This record gives sequence, C-alpha cells and structure tokens, in this order.
Amino acid sequence: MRAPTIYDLAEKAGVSIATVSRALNAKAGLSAETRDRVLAVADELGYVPNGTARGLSYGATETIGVVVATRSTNAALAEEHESLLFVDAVIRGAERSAQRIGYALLLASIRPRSGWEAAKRMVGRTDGLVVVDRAVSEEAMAWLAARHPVVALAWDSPKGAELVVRIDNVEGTRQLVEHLVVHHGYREIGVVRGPESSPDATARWQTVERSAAALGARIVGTWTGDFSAASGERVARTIGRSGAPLPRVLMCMNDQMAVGVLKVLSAQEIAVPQEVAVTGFDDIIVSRYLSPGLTTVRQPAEELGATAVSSLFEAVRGTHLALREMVLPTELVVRSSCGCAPQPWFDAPHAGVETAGPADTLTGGAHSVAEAAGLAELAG
Amino acid sequence: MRAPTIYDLAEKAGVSIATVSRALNAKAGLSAETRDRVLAVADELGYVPNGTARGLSYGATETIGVVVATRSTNAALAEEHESLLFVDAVIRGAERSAQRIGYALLLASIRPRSGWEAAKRMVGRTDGLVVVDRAVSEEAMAWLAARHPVVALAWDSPKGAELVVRIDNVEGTRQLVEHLVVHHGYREIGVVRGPESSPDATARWQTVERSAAALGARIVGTWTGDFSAASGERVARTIGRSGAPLPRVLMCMNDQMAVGVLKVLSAQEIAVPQEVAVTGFDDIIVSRYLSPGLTTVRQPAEELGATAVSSLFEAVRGTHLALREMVLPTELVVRSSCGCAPQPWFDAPHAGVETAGPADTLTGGAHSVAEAAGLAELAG
DNA sequence: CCGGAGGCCGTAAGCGCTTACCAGTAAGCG
DNA sequence: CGCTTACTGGTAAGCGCTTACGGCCTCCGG
Repeated sequence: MRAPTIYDLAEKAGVSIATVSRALNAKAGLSAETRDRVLAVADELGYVPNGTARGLSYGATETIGVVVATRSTNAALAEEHESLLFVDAVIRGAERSAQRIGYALLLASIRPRSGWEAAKRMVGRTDGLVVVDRAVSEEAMAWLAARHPVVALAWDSPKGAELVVRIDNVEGTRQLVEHLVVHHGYREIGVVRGPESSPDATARWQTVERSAAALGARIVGTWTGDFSAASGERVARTIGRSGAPLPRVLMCMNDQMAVGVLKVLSAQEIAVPQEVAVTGFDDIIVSRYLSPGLTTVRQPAEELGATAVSSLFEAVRGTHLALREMVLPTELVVRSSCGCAPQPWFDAPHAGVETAGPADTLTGGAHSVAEAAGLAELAG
Repeated sequence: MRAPTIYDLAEKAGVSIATVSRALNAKAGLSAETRDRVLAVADELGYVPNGTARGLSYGATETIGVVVATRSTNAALAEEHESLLFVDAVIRGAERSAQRIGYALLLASIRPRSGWEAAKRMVGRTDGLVVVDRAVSEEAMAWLAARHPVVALAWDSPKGAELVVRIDNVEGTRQLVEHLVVHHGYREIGVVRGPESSPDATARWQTVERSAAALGARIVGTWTGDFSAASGERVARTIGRSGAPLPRVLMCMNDQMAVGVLKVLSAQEIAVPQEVAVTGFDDIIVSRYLSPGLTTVRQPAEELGATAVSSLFEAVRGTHLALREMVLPTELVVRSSCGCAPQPWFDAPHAGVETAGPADTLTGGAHSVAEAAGLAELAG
C-alpha cells in the first residue's frame, strides 16, 4: 500500500501533476474550482507530500539542525553537568522558533570520543546548523562553517562561524553584585570560581572582581570548583575546616556548585542567608525548589535556541543581514538565599516574560502575533 | 559556490557517477584503487552527500520523528508539568538510540490549540514516528498510524497504534508500598492522588490500594491534586488545617506534588520523615536535591525513548516482528524522605545501570557492544 | 584458439516534486 | 469578425542520488 503521490491525485482529480502541485502550494493562476477539487481529492486520499522529493526539487530542506554535546550516556553523572538541562531548554526554544517559521528541527548529539560524523552528515540534510556550546572541535566548526550556514550558540567566537548567539555574563553578574552590596550591604564576598577552561566562568569571575571593587566590597576568599555540585560540596567543606570566619556571602559561579554548597551548609546547620548568603548563576530548574530558594542570574536558554534558529533563518533567506553576534540579556532572579523574603513558587519572578527578548526583533509582526497567542494560552 | 555533487566527484576522479556512488557506499564490485581515488577526491572537495536526494532515490529517509506536546510556551508554568522534563529525557534516549542505528531524529512539538499539522508533515519526512504521551488526539493518532509506522510512548493503547512502549506503574508502586509497610512498618497511609483523567495516576492509586490491603496497612485518607507542585501545596495545607492526626506516610502519585507537600511541611516545621514520611513517583531530577531527598519510583524516561526508536526500527526493517507492547520496569529509588538514611548525591543509587533494560533484548549483539562502550566511557 | 565466466564499471531510468515554458481558450478591442 | 490579452493548465526538464542492466576485458579450461 504505497503512499499516494501527486500522480495519484492528478489522475483522480483529472488534472496534471503541475496543477496538483500548484493547488497544494496555493500558487496563483488556478481557478478556485480546480484548486478545491484537487484539495478535496488530497484530503480524501490522506495525501502527505513527500518532504524528500519536495526538498530535492525545491532546493531547500526547510530543516535546521541542532548539534549538541552529550557528556555521558549515564544520567546520574550527566546531571552533574549544567549543560544537560541547558541544552534541553535550548532545544525547546529552537523547536518553538523553527515551528513558527515552518521549519523542522533535526537533532544530533555528539558523544565525547565519537567524532563529529553526525554533524557532518547534517550538512546534507539541513539548510543550516546550530552548534551548541562546544559540541564539536574548533577545526570541525571551521569545516562546517565553510560550507554551510552555521550559528554558534553560547560559544565565544569560534573561528569561521558567521553568527554567534550568546548571553551577557557581565551585566547579569554586575547586577547580582550590586544587589548584594548595595541592597543588602554585604561587604565581604567569597567566590566559588568555575574551571579555568570555561570562558563563562572567567567572564563572571572577572566581573565579580571589578564590580565588587567599584562598589567598595572586598573579595575575602576564592575557591575553585569544576561547575559540579560535588565540587561545591568539596569547597564548602574546605571552608568549614579552615576555621576562618565565613564571608558574608558566597557567590558561586554557577547554580550546580551553589547546590552543593547549600547542601553542606545545611548539614552543618549554618543558617542561610542569616549567617552566610549564597548565590548562583544560570537559574537551573532545581534552584527554585531549594530551601532557601537560590538567588541567581537567569540564563535565557530557550531564547538562545529560538534566537539562533531565527537568525539562521534570516541568514539563509538573506532578507537582511543578520547581526554577526547577538548577546542576550541575563536577568537577576532574586529568591531568598541572598537574604530577601521568600516568594511562593507559583508566583515565579519571571512569569510571563519568558518569550520576550531579541528574538522578537528579528521576525517582527508575525512573531508578535504568535507571542500574543502564546500568552492568551496561559489565560485559558 | 554550490556544494559538490557526485557529478563533480565523478568528473574529477575520471569515473562515472555510479562508480562514485558505489565507492561512497562501500558497495562490492569496485577495485580498491578506484575506490580510494574516489574517496580521496571526495575528501579533497569536502563532499557531503545530499541527504534529500539520497532519501528520494533510496526510498527511505533514515529519519525517525518524535512528536511531543508542549504544554505552554511559558517556562514558569511549564515547569509545573512533569511532562516537560520527562519529554526531554525521552528525546535524549531516542536520539541516542537513533544515532546507534545511523538514523537522524526529527523533532516536532504540538502546541495545545495549534492542531497537529506538524505531526502530519512528518509522515512525509520520516520512516516512522514516536508519539509521546498524548501529544495528538486519538483520531489524529489513528490517522497517522494508518499510513505510517507509529509507536505510542507512555500512552495506554491508543486506537490504531501498532506499537506501544510504556512503563510498569504497578510493579514500581507495589515495591514502594512494600518498602514503606514491610521495611519501615508504617501502617497508616495517606495518598495524594493525581487527576482522574490520567491513566498513570489511576494505575498507581489502584495499586497502592491493593498493595496496602494485601500487606495489612490502612489508607487513612486520600486527597486529590492535579500533578502540579502547587496542588501538592494546597493538599498539604488542607491536611494541616483539618486538625486530624497526620498519616504516618503521605504517598504522592508523582514527584511534583511531593515537592509541594514537602515545601509546606517544611514551612510548618513538621519533620520529614520523623513525623510524616513522604514519597513521590517519577524521580524527576529535582527529587534528589530536596532535603530530605525524596524516596520515589524511577521512570526510565531515556530508556522509553531509546526503546521506542529501536522497536520502530525493527518494525520498519521488518527483520522480526517487534512486540506489540513493551512495558519497561520501574525502579524503587530510596532516599531519606521515607525514613531511610541519607545518601550522598554523587553515589546515585542507580549509577551505571542507566542504559540497561529491555532495549538490549531488541537489538542483540551490536547493542550490547555499544553499551559496553558507553560504560567504558564513564571510566575514562 | 575459442567460448564462457567473472570482475569492473558505465548507461540510463527513475524516486516525487517544483517550475519555466508553452499552448489552448475565452474575453476584450477596434 | 479577426487579433490581442489574460487566464488556466499542461509538458517536460531537472533536483542529486541509487541501482538494474549490460558491455567490455581478462582469464581460464577445453
């Protein structure tokens, strides 16, 4: 039982395949009568166009590929990587954006030592690629970018990539420091740094240093973790054992480490935020469920995905040159680990503003309409 | 600058396009010399086969589609739906499995009131579809299944679907009740039920009822939530206000509600598990980060995705008839909210067993080898 | 020395669709 | 009433690839 083709429709409707194609694609130059007849037959036969043939003929796949890294096939360990959840959110945003422009999303994840064949193959199946974080090597990235539209997401300026979409580590961190120093009056800051190899970690740390200095606060100690919760635990224990007085606030350069820190402090019955305040960065989902809720800086992961796809679309269509680099704003998320009063969860601080941001400026009117529909949905 | 085609390779290598094709696909009947020459040219030109053309000619796309539901575009609300994280894990598993068999994964999410056009279109672009939960209506499902290989994932027996992959709610719940009653000796159980409309909620609740009766424990109260954390909070407050004595253990029919319950109990300074034990179901990521860690039943979300894809593959290839229905085992995850001693996070109870399960029985040898490689990766 | 058997590779058809080009028809005009 | 014009819809080419089929050449046995 072969799937019906336009030949079947043409025969049944008594027209040529060209007419069928025109009717299906709502092209001009067809009488309403003919169009309706063809459409009725299509409906009757349950016709679905063969995307492969369409793509070949049309010269475009209307598909965008997303390349992500898989840290490990083992969930228990993978959770230690913020990137896992981050990537899921990026994919969600990318899918949303793709659907809005009528594109499909093809997914490939690159395993640690498995080479980037999967990404290579996607070049022949998509109209463009979104490469997340550092899913492939610099050389691979250059190879891909040389022959396909590619946007690098959350990746600082890889060689060869035309388009880059990333977050503003600086402004978010600055706001957080300001909140701690100006609003809460904390003067003594301890910092749990991330790995040297991470540009994010470095950017955040440097900003903490500068902002603190500018606002008259002191960095009273720094410890280095590897972005994992376990490393946060280790740091917290080290601090405890040192016997030195606690800093007034411990700024962790990501949420995972903050989670580990909170865990140890809770076990040692050190009150947060009364004795020591704790902050993170990323706003992973877990953060709001901790007690106290973690004050952090939100990374707009979904927006990153959405923006990457829409700017790729612009680039492919060539309507107007997309910006080479797009920097999405981060957002201070105040919960109670910094010393502020707790909020109930369901009044999430950023409810309703989720889908705003630069993506809107790219696709203009249609986008806004879709957004409006999205918001209406919340009310219903 | 057009991408090179086999015509370009053929010309440059001085052979016909048929020979190029044979060389690229490692077909027999080619001299090693010719093959190497073609391959060298392909490499030099950075050739990537056009997947569209290949698919059209080959008669198969080597792509599998995954259809999921998007509850809302708003993250703050979406988090209230366990399905969001669940779906991410399913996708991850599906991708892993797809990659193993050399297939690509196409993603489509269906928005609440947006129709299922996206799923329909996938019929013409994939070799099979995985429909998660109840992403499309029963009628839509029947339509899809009538003309395309479809597997229903975590969906109780939709009309028309040839293949079903779901979890064993009964056994997991039974084990949990047994743990509470036999191991901890709890006799008085309160139950926070899920929505009537959810087959999962119903199956779990009925199993609690039966197992409790069989083991000589009493259900001393039931409350009904809607699977959201907020509804868990409401239930916990209701219980508090009632003034009645607390049950020894509160079994929540999913983790989200348990999270809400724990939040209220913590605010009211009721000790968990000393005064009342609490359990969940699903093992969402958040659960291990709560204090106390939530005792729950793990849903093998990744395995569901992986199994769905591999069984779809079997069905498409028709090598041997895949089972019509596959039921994956759930797993009791004991943390401290039931009264057991706390475990450190990084010794996750199920570390290393992540990828075992029925999926292995489907693809046999090759699968096992791949699995072994996956585990080796953890050591490295 | 000839016929047959393989090995190797080229020729060409065709996958299902889009679209440039052209043909036929009816309407409009002088 | 003949010719132009505007519509409508048909014809056919071609997107890049796979593969059935067949041809040529070499090698072998009789």
